[in-house]
Amino acid sequence: MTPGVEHVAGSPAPRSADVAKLAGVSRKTVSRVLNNEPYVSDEARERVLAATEELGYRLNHAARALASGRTRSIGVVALGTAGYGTASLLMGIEQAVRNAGYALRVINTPDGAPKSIAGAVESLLEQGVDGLVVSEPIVEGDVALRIDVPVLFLGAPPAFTATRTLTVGVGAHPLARAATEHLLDLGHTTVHHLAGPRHWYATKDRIEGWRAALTERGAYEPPLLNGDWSAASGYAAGRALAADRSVTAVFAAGDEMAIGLIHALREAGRRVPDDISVVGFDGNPVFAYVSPPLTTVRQPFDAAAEEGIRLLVHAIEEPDTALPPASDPPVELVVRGSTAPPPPPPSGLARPAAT
Amino acid sequence: MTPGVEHVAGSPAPRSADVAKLAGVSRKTVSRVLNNEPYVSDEARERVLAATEELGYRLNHAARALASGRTRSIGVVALGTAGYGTASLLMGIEQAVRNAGYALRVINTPDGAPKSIAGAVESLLEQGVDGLVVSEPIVEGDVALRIDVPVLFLGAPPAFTATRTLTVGVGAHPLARAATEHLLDLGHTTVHHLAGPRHWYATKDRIEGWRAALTERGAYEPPLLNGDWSAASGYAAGRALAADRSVTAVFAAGDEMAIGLIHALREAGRRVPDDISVVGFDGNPVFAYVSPPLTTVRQPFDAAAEEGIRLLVHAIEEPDTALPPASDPPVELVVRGSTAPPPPPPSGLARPAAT
DNA sequence: ATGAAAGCGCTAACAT
DNA sequence: ATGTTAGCGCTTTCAT
Repeated sequence: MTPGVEHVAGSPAPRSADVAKLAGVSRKTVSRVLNNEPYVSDEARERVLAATEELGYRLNHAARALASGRTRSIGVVALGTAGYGTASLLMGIEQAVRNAGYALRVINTPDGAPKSIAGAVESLLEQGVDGLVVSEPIVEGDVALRIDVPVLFLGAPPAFTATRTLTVGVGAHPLARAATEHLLDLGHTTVHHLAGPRHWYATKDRIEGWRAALTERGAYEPPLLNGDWSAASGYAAGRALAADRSVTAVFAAGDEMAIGLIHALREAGRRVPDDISVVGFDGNPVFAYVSPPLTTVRQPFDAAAEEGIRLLVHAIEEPDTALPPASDPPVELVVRGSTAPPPPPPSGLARPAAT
Repeated sequence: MTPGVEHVAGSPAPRSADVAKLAGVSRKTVSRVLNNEPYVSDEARERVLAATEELGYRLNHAARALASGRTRSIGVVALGTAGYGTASLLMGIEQAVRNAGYALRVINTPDGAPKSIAGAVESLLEQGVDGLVVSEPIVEGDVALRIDVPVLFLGAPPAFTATRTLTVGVGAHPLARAATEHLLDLGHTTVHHLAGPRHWYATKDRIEGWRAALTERGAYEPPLLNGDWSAASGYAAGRALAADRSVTAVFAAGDEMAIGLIHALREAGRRVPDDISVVGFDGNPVFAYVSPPLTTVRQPFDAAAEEGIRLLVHAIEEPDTALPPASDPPVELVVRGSTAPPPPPPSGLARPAAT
């Protein structure tokens, strides 16, 4: 039994004036209480809260937004896949936004093309948001819009201009580098890279991390392979790669592509990790339970989302203060069973092949 | 080069009065054009549209909502996992909502507990929504709230009362049944079931479909196993199951649990599908690329979301009309490599074990 | 087919 | 510490 008044269906929703009357104060005092403003006596506050409860009063956000010019909403432009990475990032953003006391408006751009992003931003702005999050946009083309709220670019550099832009990386560069170095440390001469679709910033970032590791070690940089994040595209790349006997290590830009890749390799008679090592990217825990368990690098989605939203909220609420510095998320390499030292050189002069 | 006026930062955003003045009409006419109302001459409409464009005018949703009492937003209470199923359903909802011309507000309830759901609903109502979607809520406990907008329960029966409630199943029952029947058809005497967490409606639904298939064929109903949707929980269940030599077929309520299960089975020396067949649930395409490729049943997330939103929008816009009937989504069994006929009876009288 | 006036429920600025 | 007044930018009457 919850105490409280049963409301007849159809009775109009109570307004702040009703609360004020019941509490015996003015509407402004009600407003003060509801917004945690100072200069309200404890007694008045008590009475207002009690009246609010008794009437089942719910503040009207539209009216508040209209009067105050602030919506207490943050809009996010998300990329339209149901993949582990995208979904994890979105959940992280949702939680961070809610914890900061803001509401969330979401628009998905199925393709992530500049035009779709522009449309999404425009629509979010019209709906009314105090800030915008643009998650991992594509890098081609331009977006020309009048944007007068701060914009957070998550995992990518600013893709367009706004009053105030912020950027928080998801640390893909060092992660890609760590993945590549892991393979190099194992003794592989070089590491091939199965990248994501061109035009994605996430793709570019990982390529650069991979390249940096190779360059630093003076390793040969093999030609790039491109997939579309899907396991099917990884499988296709794997078929092509299996024919090349010189390949002993591959770093895939996504776990799912890595899974497809491994499948193709094994179908072609190449053993993983005995003949070829594969590292994924993202850290989806389910791939600890496939054969071989996938070595991967964990993306700090929650940390990136939290950090980003913290900055965005700061930019919204204290536009003139300097931003607190961004902290770099830790690199987390998850070594499982899909990586091993390279196989001994094929037959030949050195010594007879061991078992 | 996009044509249009460059706006000086800081100049106030244009209002409908500005558009009206530029177009030489009244504010009401502007409003009519923007809302596609009748009784506007083509000429006036043209002029208004041109002025809108020229000023870079954006309608203020908060003001509209306040004046009209309608927000053109739909709120969704989602369950907080980044799993393939949940994420797919959310994307489907987002797209359907957007196509219907509504904006989306999302709140995630990490645990899905009744209290969290109540909090989420309350918050969404306060933010202002014309309708609510509650996705696969947990079945325990009560939620007592005054809700005066239509509510769509997706994949579960109504969990609380509102002005108007709608329900759209995701068709889990027939899907679970099809999965079980597939195994029975293969010749298995019975089928074990690795269910999801208790209290989830999705769990209950699948159990019932499984049980119905078993009962209809007169098959013995083995005791239930429970997981938490994760691969790790599937792995734990698999370890327990591997000891029981009588088990030849398992239907797991989620793909990830199936993957964990298979992993444990194989570690224990049981071959899949030769010794034990496993069917998953959801249809995540990546599991076509593991060994063995996972036989599963595809959930029609997009269809369910679309159907549900269609109904919800109907309830919002024409509260008095009867609802168009819901169409049942098709059952899609995806047979891959994790299922096969049961192994021949162990040693004994029949005939010597082959190979 | 178009316009003028009123008001949605709240907060801002300025009282007191 | 509290109240009063005047809008926020739109849509709704109801005129014309």
